[in-house]
Amino acid sequence: MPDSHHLGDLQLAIMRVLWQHSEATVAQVHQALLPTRGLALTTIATMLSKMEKKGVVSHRQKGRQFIYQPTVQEEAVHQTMVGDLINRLFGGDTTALVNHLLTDQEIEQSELSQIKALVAERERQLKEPRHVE
Amino acid sequence: MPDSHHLGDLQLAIMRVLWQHSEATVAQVHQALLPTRGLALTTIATMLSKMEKKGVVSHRQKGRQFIYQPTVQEEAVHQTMVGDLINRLFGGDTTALVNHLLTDQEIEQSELSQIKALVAERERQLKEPRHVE
DNA sequence: AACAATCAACGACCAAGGTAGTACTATATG
DNA sequence: CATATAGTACTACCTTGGTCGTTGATTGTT
Repeated sequence: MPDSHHLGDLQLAIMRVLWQHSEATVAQVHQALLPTRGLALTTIATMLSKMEKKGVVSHRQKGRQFIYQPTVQEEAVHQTMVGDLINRLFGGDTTALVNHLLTDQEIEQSELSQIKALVAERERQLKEPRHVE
Repeated sequence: MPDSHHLGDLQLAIMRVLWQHSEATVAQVHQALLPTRGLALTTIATMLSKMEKKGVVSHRQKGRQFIYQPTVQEEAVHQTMVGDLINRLFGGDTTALVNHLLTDQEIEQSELSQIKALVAERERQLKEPRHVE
């Protein structure tokens, strides 16, 4: 099995910092997350090393400090996590999720037209395979 | 805070059985899950009682055995879990999830037209509030 | 050189999800 | 009535995510 990047809440938050900055030291990640969560620096450090063991980040050394980099793309994580949810909640039926989004998740008219536009655009893309890849 | 029904994988699988059957004994749940996961009956029983303590199911007794019932609607669980994912992965932006679904999650043409139909239908519903409820 | 500040390393805990064996009890069976 | 069966209760583990404190080393400052 390739990899199923299953990230927890804090892990995701850390990854988001890393994705945004391409790379960051422990202190930088800590700084970035200070406002929202008030965590100790060691908490970030511990989590980061757990995440490295798991293979979703890597680090290189620069002087005293470790500089962490994501080793998985944001899209890949989204894909596995959304895919997981679709499997667990909707038996793998993606359209069932869309349906849920449309009916049970409160959606406003503005969002609905946005979605309509997205669908139209995607349709156009699929219709014109010459521009694919 | 009302309740944030955060269910694990097995818990979800059990709930699905309960939702389908409206209610079920431990043995019935076990039977239903036997093919996919090969779990011991006590595992199901333990999980069920943990879930009851958590408030997502309740049981009544009939002779020796417990008959479990879901106490939360499937839609409610979907809503909190999907909502959670949207917050964690897309910063609360539902359309961002739809966009991801359309582009990164492999979608076929047939599904795309299905989705288009869903959007159209939903649009119609929102346009005609007299038929609501 | 002594001391303060900065880092990573390690170990400790806790909660939740998941998994199951053993014990105990009540019922059905020969 | 003795026993096998069915079912729950209880206890015990393991893993993962999350949260830190303490320690020890390195570097920068008087």
